[in-house]
Amino acid sequence: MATETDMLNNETMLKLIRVSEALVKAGDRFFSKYGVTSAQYDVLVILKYSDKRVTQGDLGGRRVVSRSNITGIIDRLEKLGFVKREGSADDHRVKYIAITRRGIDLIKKVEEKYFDNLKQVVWFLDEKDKGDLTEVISRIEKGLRRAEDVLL
Amino acid sequence: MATETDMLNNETMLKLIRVSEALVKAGDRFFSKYGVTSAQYDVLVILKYSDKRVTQGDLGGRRVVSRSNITGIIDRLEKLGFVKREGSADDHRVKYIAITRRGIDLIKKVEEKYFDNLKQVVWFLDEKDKGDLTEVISRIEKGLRRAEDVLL
DNA sequence: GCATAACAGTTATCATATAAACTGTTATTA
DNA sequence: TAATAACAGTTTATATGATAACTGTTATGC
Repeated sequence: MATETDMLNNETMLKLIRVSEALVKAGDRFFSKYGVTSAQYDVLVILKYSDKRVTQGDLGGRRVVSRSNITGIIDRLEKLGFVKREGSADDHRVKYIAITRRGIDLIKKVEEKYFDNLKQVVWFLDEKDKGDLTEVISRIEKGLRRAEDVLL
Repeated sequence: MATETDMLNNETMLKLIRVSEALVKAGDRFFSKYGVTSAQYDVLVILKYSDKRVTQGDLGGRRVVSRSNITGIIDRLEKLGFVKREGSADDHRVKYIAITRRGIDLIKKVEEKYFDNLKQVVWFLDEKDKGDLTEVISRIEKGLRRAEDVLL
């Protein structure tokens, strides 16, 4: 039988998941005004602020995106003209992904408005709240590793 | 230009999203051992613990799932034999979704192990942590409504 | 040096999400 | 009541996720 504590645990974690989904959806709506998705924008930001050349494998490593899905995301970004694939001379398996002028322009156009909106979202949190939240999240991550076998 | 605070806001919200994604993934792995997905299991739980008959529209309203997605989820649950669609006599547009014996058995088999795993995940949180987390999440929800126009 | 491993990326399939167009049913209203 | 609105569910298109099988390339090890 599910105890009181079980129900509280469940509600707390579900609440966390729901607000995260709402954040992601809000992000999707925001970015769609500029013709890209969150996943695509994430990739563009990584490309713009990386000091080294970036392969598809690198992108897969940073996000929680697997190699196979990166292929599709890069396909669409390339079709939109925001990135270019460039083969490596050293290793013919590797493809470097380069952001184009157009991609950089997009980020410039989006970035300020993005941070403005973010400010609204955390409007009711002070610095301490943010710190505490990060702390609790870290402990949930630790718990997740503890569960290992798996849950949700 | 992005300020220090902008970066902190961004990292905090990204961290929240990442841990939520990890929770969902852990859940997917867990439920896949029983042949269902998280979304499918969520629907089964709603059906089992609802005291009224449930339409597809009801399911769409409770979760963040749109009507079009519910169609597919019910299709697959029906194919697995966990639910049945039943037309309404009053309103021929409506279809009631009923959980089957098999669906109930599945929940019985899964539930205990699910709450056990959940206990591991929140192992490093006490009651106060859970309350504080819920509080902060509520304030983020309030901020999201404030942003309205939209972000992430 | 050749067989085998590991690796990078692509392709396929499936589940889920959004959005928009469509079908049929019920409610409204002129 | 006939025309129109609103509603419930389906379908289709596109994007993203997870896996797994596959191709071609590079690295290892005997």
